[in-house]
Amino acid sequence: MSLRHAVLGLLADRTASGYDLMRLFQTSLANVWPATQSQLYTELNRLSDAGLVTVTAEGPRGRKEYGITGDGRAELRHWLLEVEPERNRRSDALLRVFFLDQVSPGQGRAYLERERRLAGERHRALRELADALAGEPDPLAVNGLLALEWGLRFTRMQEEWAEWAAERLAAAPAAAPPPAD
Amino acid sequence: MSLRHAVLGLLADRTASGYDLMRLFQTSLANVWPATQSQLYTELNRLSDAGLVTVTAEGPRGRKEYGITGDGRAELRHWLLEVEPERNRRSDALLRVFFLDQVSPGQGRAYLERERRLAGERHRALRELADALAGEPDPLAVNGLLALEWGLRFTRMQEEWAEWAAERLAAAPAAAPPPAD
DNA sequence: CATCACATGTAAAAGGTTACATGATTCT
DNA sequence: AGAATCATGTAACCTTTTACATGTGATG
Repeated sequence: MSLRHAVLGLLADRTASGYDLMRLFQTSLANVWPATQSQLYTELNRLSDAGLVTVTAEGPRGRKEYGITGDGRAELRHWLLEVEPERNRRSDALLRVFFLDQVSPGQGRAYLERERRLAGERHRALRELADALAGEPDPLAVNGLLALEWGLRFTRMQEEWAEWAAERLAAAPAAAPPPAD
Repeated sequence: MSLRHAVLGLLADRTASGYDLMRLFQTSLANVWPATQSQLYTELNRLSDAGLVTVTAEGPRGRKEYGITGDGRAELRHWLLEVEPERNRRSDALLRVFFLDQVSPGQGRAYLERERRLAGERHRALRELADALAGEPDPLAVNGLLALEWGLRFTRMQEEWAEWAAERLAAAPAAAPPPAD
């Protein structure tokens, strides 16, 4: 249940409406914890019921601005320091690798080559984002840069791995003859 | 809906019961696509209803051995080659990094140090697994080694990143003074 | 006056986790 | 005889995704 903590984390530094949070998610947390609009509004109401946030102001168009409460801050710190992160990572891109012997070697290499290319593109997109963010004094941006560096290293690693794996496939032909092309 | 394809992929090389698949998941796909016992049995019945697998033999204790059908193989190949992998990765470990300014610099560094250590441990565990698997001629093991190499590179990268990030935190004190320790 | 941005919600469906529930066979 | 392993299933709950649904305020 990390969406809850992502919202608390954002509200720890600012008050914000559901709509504001939606944009904050899109621009900062999207790569790490995506959330949909409908999820956010639901979660805000739940957090409010639980007393972890409160409506601090109301504005035009039914706008409700939320702020974190003392209980909310305590819950955030508890989660940050005492809850063990889940380290399960599902990857359907990597799952496909397990079954690459089901297609021809050429198709397998094409799959890996595509992965390599996309990782490279993603790397360059993150690089641009990092450059744009470099000057920002906002603590979210400062910490976001740590996460972005993770992304840069991750995409680089993936690019290199995909290249390695494609070569490996080329070197070692499939053990069992795969169905024809 | 990749669980379905994980099952098809495993059945493409062998017939297996739900129980067999459960163990195959634990020993091979666990790090890439975990599945629970209850999920597997439900999915096998769904796949069977959809005509992608069939019961090829029945054994003691109600054992049902499943095999992939032509339709199943077609679906597997379609998924492998024509369905774009989801590249959304949620990481609540990385999400915490965004909010590390909410705790003291010492606590922040401790968090990253812990991440570094755990990545190292995980790396060594994967290394052992890779060594154990190195001789296996089973195609699942051959492809599994490609995925394992990904894991080795990933954990190595994470270790290095966490070390870098901890140093970074030490160098640049928090912009806003965090709540006391 | 029209369009865009702001603003909030509900509902249904799918996927995943945890717990419950039961029983047969094999091994020591 | 008892324990471990084999073996299959259902139910409740939670999270996430997608779609539906509605309305206001500002800008050109």
